[in-house]
Amino acid sequence: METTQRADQQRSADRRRRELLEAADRVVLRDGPQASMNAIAAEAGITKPILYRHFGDKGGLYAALAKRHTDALLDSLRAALDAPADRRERVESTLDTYLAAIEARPQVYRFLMHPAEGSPGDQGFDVGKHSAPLLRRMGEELAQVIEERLDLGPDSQRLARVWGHGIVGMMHAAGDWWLGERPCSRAELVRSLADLLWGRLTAAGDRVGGPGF
Amino acid sequence: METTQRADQQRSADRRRRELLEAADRVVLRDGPQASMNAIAAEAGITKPILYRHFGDKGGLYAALAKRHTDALLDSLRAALDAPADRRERVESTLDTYLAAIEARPQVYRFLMHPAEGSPGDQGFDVGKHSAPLLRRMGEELAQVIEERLDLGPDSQRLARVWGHGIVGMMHAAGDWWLGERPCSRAELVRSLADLLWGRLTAAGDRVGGPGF
DNA sequence: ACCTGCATGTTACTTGCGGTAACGTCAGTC
DNA sequence: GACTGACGTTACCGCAAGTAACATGCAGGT
Repeated sequence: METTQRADQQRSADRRRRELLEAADRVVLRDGPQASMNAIAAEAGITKPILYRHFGDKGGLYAALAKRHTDALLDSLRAALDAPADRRERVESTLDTYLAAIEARPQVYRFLMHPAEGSPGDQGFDVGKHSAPLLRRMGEELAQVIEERLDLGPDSQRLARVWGHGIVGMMHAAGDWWLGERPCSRAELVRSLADLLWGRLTAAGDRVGGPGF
Repeated sequence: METTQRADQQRSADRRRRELLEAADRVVLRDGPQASMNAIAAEAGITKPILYRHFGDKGGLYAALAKRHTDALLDSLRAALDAPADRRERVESTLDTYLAAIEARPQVYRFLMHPAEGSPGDQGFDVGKHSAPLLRRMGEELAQVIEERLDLGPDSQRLARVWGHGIVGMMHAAGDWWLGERPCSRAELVRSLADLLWGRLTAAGDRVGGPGF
């Protein structure tokens, strides 16, 4: 049975690939995003060329690894976004899901967001290829949800995309800052961000003594 | 006059330093953030060790270079933020200033935001040290302006800081995405972002056929 | 004049990483 | 038994960061 043989080989290769990815995961979690290919290979109990046969180059391995985490995170976010609750609650729950994730595994988060993108031969620096695919994917995803569910009048598509990326960026930057300084609890941060989206910035009155922001 | 001698030397060293920074600037603008120390030294007409004597290591040169641009950008932003106009106009003008800057010099922008942070010996990856100092500085600056000028009730300090970083992150992510895809004009982007801050997201009605976002 | 101190500059090296070439080895297939 | 093809290795290349160790030119004290 040739086909079964082939299928076995394929399955075996896939399993191997998953093992390698898990080893890479452990190393990245331990050493941060600058983990070397040598270190990853050693952790997996093999040597570099095998990694290269499986993933092409470091970027390929990064992409595969990032995809796993990104998919997982996006699944959680989608769940929060789709929960049966009112809008404010869903927004808060989505923010909280994201923040909980980056709080739980900051190394992974850092790897996804700041992927030490200095591969030699990385000429052609289109701005736009960078800034972590995770951000882009989250932005697009959120944009889609917004456009599907909200009535924004004409220009709804453009508005939704701008807002999707903008909100994701807000969440990301605030989360990054919060993770570094821990100036307040997660719940407080969530509330504050939701308040911002709810227009509390523009509703605030000017302070006495000067023109408002 | 020994003091004058010393002063001369100091001035000369400072001038040299500025020359080196300008050379580095040219190279970064041409080659992107992965510009090598060799290339920078060559552009400056000297060799590596001199760069290292002046800036310690690549991170030091990065820091010095980033500070120049960051200071310049922050000055423009402060000007927009302080202009005599109403709040909405000032917000739009600030957004536009930032976006115009990154549009005008995307290479510099990319260098500041994604500084190829892989210096060997960069152990100690505190999450929080990364994600470009520029973002942090802008966030803190904006937080200060917000807190100075807006009446946010109790918790005003925390709210202002969260919002400062959040808004900056929104601006950054949206700008990065926009720079990559150019889905609309700068003015449209500015309006859309200001609308988001103005609470239009939460004011929007649900689309027919499903619960709102 | 001469030595000292010091900044400026160089060449030549080490170290470490990404990536590759060339060579083994052990399944199953004709 | 020779052939294919995945899995694995050692040993290498190229390149960039960073570092000695050595040269040179210019003050200023003796």
